[in-house]
Parts: sequence; C-alpha cells; structure tokens
Amino acid sequence: MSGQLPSKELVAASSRPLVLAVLAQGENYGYALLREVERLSGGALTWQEGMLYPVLHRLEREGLIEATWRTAQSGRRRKYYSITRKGLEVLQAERSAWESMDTTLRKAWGSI
Amino acid sequence: MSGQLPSKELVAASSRPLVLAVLAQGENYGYALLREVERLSGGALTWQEGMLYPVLHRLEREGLIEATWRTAQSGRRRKYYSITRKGLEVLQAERSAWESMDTTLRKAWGSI
DNA sequence: GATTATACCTAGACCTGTCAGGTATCCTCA
DNA sequence: TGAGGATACCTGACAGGTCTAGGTATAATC
Repeated sequence: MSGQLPSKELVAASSRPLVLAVLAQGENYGYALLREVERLSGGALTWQEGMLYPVLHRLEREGLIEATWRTAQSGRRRKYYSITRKGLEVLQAERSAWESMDTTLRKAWGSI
Repeated sequence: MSGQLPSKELVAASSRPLVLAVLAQGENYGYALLREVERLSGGALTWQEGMLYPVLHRLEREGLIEATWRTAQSGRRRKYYSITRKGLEVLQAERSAWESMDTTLRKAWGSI
C-alpha cells in the first residue's frame, strides 16, 4: 500500500539483490519467489514471470545460485534454487552498493 | 570511499531522482552536475558524460526540466537546466518509489 | 605553442524488463 | 465428467537505458 509503483529501472536494480536475499534464507522455487517478493513489499512490488525466470537463469549461469528439480508431495515438479557461496559474496556487494546509493540520494533529498 | 561500485542497473535507477534532486536546489549545467554527483556520493559514483547528456535530454523532452543557454563570465557557453513544477512532482514520486523499494530490501536483508 | 580542463554532443553495442504468448499439471466445483 | 482457475515452468520481440568510444570547440596553463 505504501509508495509509488517502481520504475522499470528500479525493478532492474533491485531484482538481483532481492532474489539473492530471499534465497539466502533458504532454497526456494520461482513461482514461490513471486509471492515472497509481493509479501515483502507489502503488495507494492509485483514481479512478472517474464522478468523473474530470465533473472534466475542469469544468476545460475553466473554461478550465484544452483537449481535442482524436485517433485513436491502435490505431484508438481518444481525447480528449487539455492544460493552459492559466490552468490552470498555478490549479495554483500550488491547490498553495499545499494546502501551507498541510498546514502547519496538521501543526502541530495535532504538539502531540498 | 564507502561502498561498492554501483551496477549499471543501479545507476539507471538513480539517475533521474538524483538529477532532479540536484536541480531542485537550483539551476545547474551538465558538466557541473557530474561534479556535484561525485561530491554527493563521496566519490563512489562517477557518471560518464555519455550517460548524463541523454538523461538530460530525456528529462527535458518529458518536460521535467528546462534548458537555457548562457555565457559565463569565463566566456564559455553553458546549458543551464532548471526543474519544472512537473519535475518536482515526478521527483516526489521517484523518491517515494525508491524509499518503498529500500524498505523492501532492508526487510529481506534483515531476516538473513 | 602544446597540453589540460572545460563543455557539449552522438552512434553502436550490450543488457534488462515488459508484454504476450505457449505448455502442462493439479484442484475445485458444478 | 467437465470446465475453469491456480500452479509452475519457459521464451521471443520490443523498448529503453548505460557504456564505450569517439567527435567538436573554447579557455586556461605551462
């Protein structure tokens, strides 16, 4: 309910750190990630599938996350992703970069 | 000195709100904006000219800023930009969206 | 006179989200 | 039994953004 809809660029800037942060809490699969992100944002953020899956494939290709196919009790096949050590390192770096940018922006806003 | 170098996506997400915020403090010209951004970020952020000028032209095309050519005492011609009322509104919206995203990210990071 | 800093601009390569569509399975309800 | 919705994955075409690498021109410095 809070805040404006994020621009495409803001979505792009946050997708990697958000996915990595959620997976740092434990493995998860794509469709559930969509829900988790919506929950975390309080509904302000609704990722499209067409954006999430390419992100996951990209992160996997870069070795930041790993995928395993598993079949749930429901019978559905799901692709579970877990974060790698390298992914944890990148997460820290992304977080640091975000916080640095946040500090800069708030400094700029503060003097208005 | 603080923080990681921002990703291309993070630069894209912050360029508009940063330019608008700086211009909300008073009119300024492109080359000086590069310096101001570097100062605000404590050196962490170094915008390339090839990225700034397209941003300025875009914002002007959208009516968020206005340009005026003026000749400084030094004799140099500079293109001064000032923010419009519409630009101020967009700045507020961008800021709100950023803060919303920041809240979401910190929530995700907090539970790691 | 040569170099550096100032001050603007642009074209092409590359990357990423959005939109729109496709496939398939499971569950609910009539 | 059958229809529809939710689950769960994927991809292609398009638009829009930065980066690299160039270009032009003037003022200041050495």
